[in-house]
Amino acid sequence: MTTSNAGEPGGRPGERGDLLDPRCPTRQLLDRIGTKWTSMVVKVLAEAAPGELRFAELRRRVPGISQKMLSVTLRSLVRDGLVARRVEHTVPPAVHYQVTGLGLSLEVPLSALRVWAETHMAEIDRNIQLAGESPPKQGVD
Amino acid sequence: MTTSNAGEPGGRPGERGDLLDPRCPTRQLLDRIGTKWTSMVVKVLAEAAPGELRFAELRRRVPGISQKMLSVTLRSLVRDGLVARRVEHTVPPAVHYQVTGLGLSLEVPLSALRVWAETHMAEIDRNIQLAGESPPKQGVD
DNA sequence: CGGGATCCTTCACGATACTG
DNA sequence: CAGTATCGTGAAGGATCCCG
Repeated sequence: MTTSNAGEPGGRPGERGDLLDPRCPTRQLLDRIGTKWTSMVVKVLAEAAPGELRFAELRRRVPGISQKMLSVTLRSLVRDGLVARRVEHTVPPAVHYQVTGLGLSLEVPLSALRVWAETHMAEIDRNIQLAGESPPKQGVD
Repeated sequence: MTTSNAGEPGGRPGERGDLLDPRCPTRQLLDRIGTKWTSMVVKVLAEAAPGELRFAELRRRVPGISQKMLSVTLRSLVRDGLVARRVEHTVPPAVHYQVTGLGLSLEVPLSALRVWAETHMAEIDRNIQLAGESPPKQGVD
């Protein structure tokens, strides 16, 4: 996020503000999976792989997502080549989404991150509680 | 980010929309490492482990970060228990930061993500270029 | 030296409305 | 059905000032 100079028409790296290290691939990746829905959409599509999912079905499987955000998220995923989009020009139209090989490869480290999260987030939560209840003072008795 | 329902006064889960799944540990984790500097600070501290780094030194090793964001990032890392903070009450004071075991354990999946990023971001960049130059239509005419 | 408080800008995201 | 366009909000993050 906040790396909004991605769509520069001329591609002028280091012109004025240059964020800091916009070429750092890790930051670019985190900017993507850091957005609220990306990782979940990738996950759902990866679980359905190699099958396809339609827009509405996808929306059903990502509870809470708005059609706007699903649309935006899918568009950027397609743009990045992590997801493939197939349109059936019927009436009404049917659009199918499928994770690509690239997207599937991302699922590997991503799911490692999920495992870590499920393993350790409870501990983090506990740390936060402790930090909130007993300020650096020593007297919890 | 934007998972701001953490401090709900009434705590009404499943009222109508319920946000989505604020208890999902993966999202909580992504909300953290998705913030611009967290992963980089963790990385720098992990590389220095088991050694400590002082505020200024840390700032020097994270090019582009402001003291505010370094401060904010460190505070949340300390709160989460990923980083330990040691204060020397001298004049002037000296504060030392050190990654904890929990923080180091996060470095594992995090570095896997970095490897993926460095391996595949170039491909993603290429996909983006292609998407921008030749829209799905065939007739740019 | 380390870092809190404040101001300001940018952007992610939600809700709603409209189109093909 | 599958989107796009628009508006409003809250939060991230940069710059600056000040304090112990």
